[in-house]
Amino acid sequence: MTIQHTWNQHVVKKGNKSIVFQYIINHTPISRADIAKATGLNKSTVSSLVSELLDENLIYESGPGESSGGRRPVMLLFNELSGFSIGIDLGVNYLLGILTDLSGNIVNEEKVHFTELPYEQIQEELFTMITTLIKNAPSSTYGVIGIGIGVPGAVNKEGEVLHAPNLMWENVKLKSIVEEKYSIPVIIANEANAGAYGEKKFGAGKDANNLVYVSAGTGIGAGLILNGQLYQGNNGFSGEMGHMTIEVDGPQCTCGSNGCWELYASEKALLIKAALVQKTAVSSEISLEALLKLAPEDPHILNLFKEIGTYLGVGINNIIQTFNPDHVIIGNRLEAAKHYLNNPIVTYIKEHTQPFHQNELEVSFSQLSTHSTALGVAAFTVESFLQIELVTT
Amino acid sequence: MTIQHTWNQHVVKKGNKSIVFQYIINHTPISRADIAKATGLNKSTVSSLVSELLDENLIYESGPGESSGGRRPVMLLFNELSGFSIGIDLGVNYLLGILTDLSGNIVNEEKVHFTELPYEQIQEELFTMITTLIKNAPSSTYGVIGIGIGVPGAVNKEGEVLHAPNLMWENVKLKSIVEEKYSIPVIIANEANAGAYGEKKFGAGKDANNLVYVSAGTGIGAGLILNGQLYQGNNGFSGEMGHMTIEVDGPQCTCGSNGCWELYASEKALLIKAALVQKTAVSSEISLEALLKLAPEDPHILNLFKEIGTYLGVGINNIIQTFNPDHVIIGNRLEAAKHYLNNPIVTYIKEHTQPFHQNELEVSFSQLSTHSTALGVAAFTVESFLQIELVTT
DNA sequence: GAAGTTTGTATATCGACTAAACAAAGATTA
DNA sequence: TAATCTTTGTTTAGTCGATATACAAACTTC
Repeated sequence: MTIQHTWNQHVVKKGNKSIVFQYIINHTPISRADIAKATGLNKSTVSSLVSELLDENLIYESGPGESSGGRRPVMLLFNELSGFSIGIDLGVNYLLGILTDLSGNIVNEEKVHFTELPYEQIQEELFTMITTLIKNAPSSTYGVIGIGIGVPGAVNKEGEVLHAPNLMWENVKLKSIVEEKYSIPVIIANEANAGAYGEKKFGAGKDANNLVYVSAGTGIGAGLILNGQLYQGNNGFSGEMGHMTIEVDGPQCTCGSNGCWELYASEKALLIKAALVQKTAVSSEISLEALLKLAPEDPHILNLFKEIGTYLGVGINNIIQTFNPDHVIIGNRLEAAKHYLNNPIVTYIKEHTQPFHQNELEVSFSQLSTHSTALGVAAFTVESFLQIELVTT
Repeated sequence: MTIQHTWNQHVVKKGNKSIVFQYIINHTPISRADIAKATGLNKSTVSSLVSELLDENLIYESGPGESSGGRRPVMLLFNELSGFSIGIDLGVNYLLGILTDLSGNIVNEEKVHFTELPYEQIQEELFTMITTLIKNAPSSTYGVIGIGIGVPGAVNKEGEVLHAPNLMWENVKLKSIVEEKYSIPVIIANEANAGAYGEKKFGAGKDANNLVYVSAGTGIGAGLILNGQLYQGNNGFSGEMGHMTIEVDGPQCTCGSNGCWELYASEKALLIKAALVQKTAVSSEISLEALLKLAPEDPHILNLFKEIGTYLGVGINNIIQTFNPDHVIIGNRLEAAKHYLNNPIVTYIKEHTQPFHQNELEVSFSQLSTHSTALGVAAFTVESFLQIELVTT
């Protein structure tokens, strides 16, 4: 065992520079003096680090701010337009791409729908989209700093999609494929993990430290942010909570087990149940959008949503027992049905989860709606860029 | 938001000293030169840090080692006898206390059994035990460096036992109570968390990075080590997996929910089922130990164990889906029945968990048997002592 | 307009690590 | 057995980054 990295002055500088930079990002605009007070670093240390950040164009100075009884401060601002990031949500039957600045503000957006495309054609759609987004990026110091792609399946550290059953992908080396084409750093992430991160950074979970993002779409996955950082498991397969057993003797699932949660509480479950109610086969006639339109007038459909909501509650109760999180966020497709789902979920938890678990717990729906994953994965990319930028300079 | 701690030379030194110290602990005996090679630190840096550790009596020099073609090295050894730690497993009807050296070697052990004692009397037993253990500690540089107590319930960061249903405790400020009496640092931890840590440090999970310890006793709790560190949730209530629903319409549990895992797979479930089989009430006649003796000759009882094992498999499958761990360890009371439980558990998982999850996964029983918790909590205490020791000197 | 405040920079010093030289102690070889 | 090579560990000089202090600039208050 040779040890990874030792502690030296270089690490100290990098750490302090990162602290200063993060503080500017979170408190823009701010003066050098205030940074020194807040961080406990010496004024001259802050000055020297700030001058480096200025040289790198990551921040800039604006005119003098308000005096607080003495010389007026020079305000420092995060230069969020010094680079742009691409975030792509690769869904089972759609592709959503966004271009964001370094603060995660969306400056451009593209969307494509399709059905059951083979891998090669999805790749083509993906390339078209990325090329368009790159073209649309305003000119800036660093240009497009990276591409992030969220995928509904397990991803390992090398950016290989190991297993994506709903796409029918196995072992696709997506990172190297995209990186080779564009020569820009690429990050591949699980869709639920990215969604969790998106909600933590920009959405409903901003001050959550232990957050579980329930991605309820065709199947159910969970993104886990524990102790403030993403948890991905041993091989990137964590959060496969759709295949958690909630009924030992329940019907068989495609995964080979019985009574899996997603058989009761996913969009797919909803559609199958709706087809049963309407005594037809599942078809394009029956979709989440159609059901949402019909619900206000059809008590049977209303009841369906209630049932799905209750079962969502069952699984969320299990999540709470397991993680004791401060925030559970329900996102992806079923977020659109929040008005019907919220009540049964909340009721189930109130009646089944011990009171001490419910203290300081918030269960809510995604604030970013369909954009959680794309935003999350774009933010991953930004994060990675800024870290590298701080180290190598 | 004022920032916690900035980076300065002091932090660097502390970090490097810790690296050197840890390397000595894990590779004792070792020379200065080898430490420098392995860590990448300069020889002189190592020398200076080592001389401090020598002054603090945390390590010592032995006679010269084998030459590798030049001057013979001076070997450095971890002085594991420079202090002693107390670890106590406070169970529902027993108290197990151990005295360990800084390496976790047990040098003294005490055990008491009781039934349904009120808090005051348990406290008395606890004090008696601690006093005895302190008396039995050999004299050393640092003496008894701390007391760790593992409790079957939720514990917050202030060492308060918030909720321990099986003990019928609520809001017991155990840390301050014990600290006041002995004036030694006290650490209170959840029993399953401590067990997880014990197994990671000394037992079956030595090189596991994502480890779930299933504490199967009267109830079921789980200790979670994720990304190499303990996860405790928002208020210390994580790992209450005994109350995960595995049968939506199952019987009611004391927690208020239905079909909780521990209704099917705990020691308590076993005893209740055994009483049903034998058509008597649950009594002191029926105990895990008694059933283990009867099993080889009674196929009904053998079958009971098989049933419990299968249900353990159900919950463990859920754990695997959720965490994608590299190791699941089953411990506490039911570990004693491993010969009967192992097969049904393994079979259930083989048949219900997707193959990709089973790669690089090990499911096994506790190696430390009944000592996981006590050893874990003693190790917490040592860890905390060594950290403080390195900082303040 | 004088005195006090606040901001940001410049200078001197400290503390920790590294590199290089060196001394001590052994192995190797002629 | 002596000369040379190796390895270990210490000493010395130098570098880098942070801090403390002094100071200049710009503004407020009285």
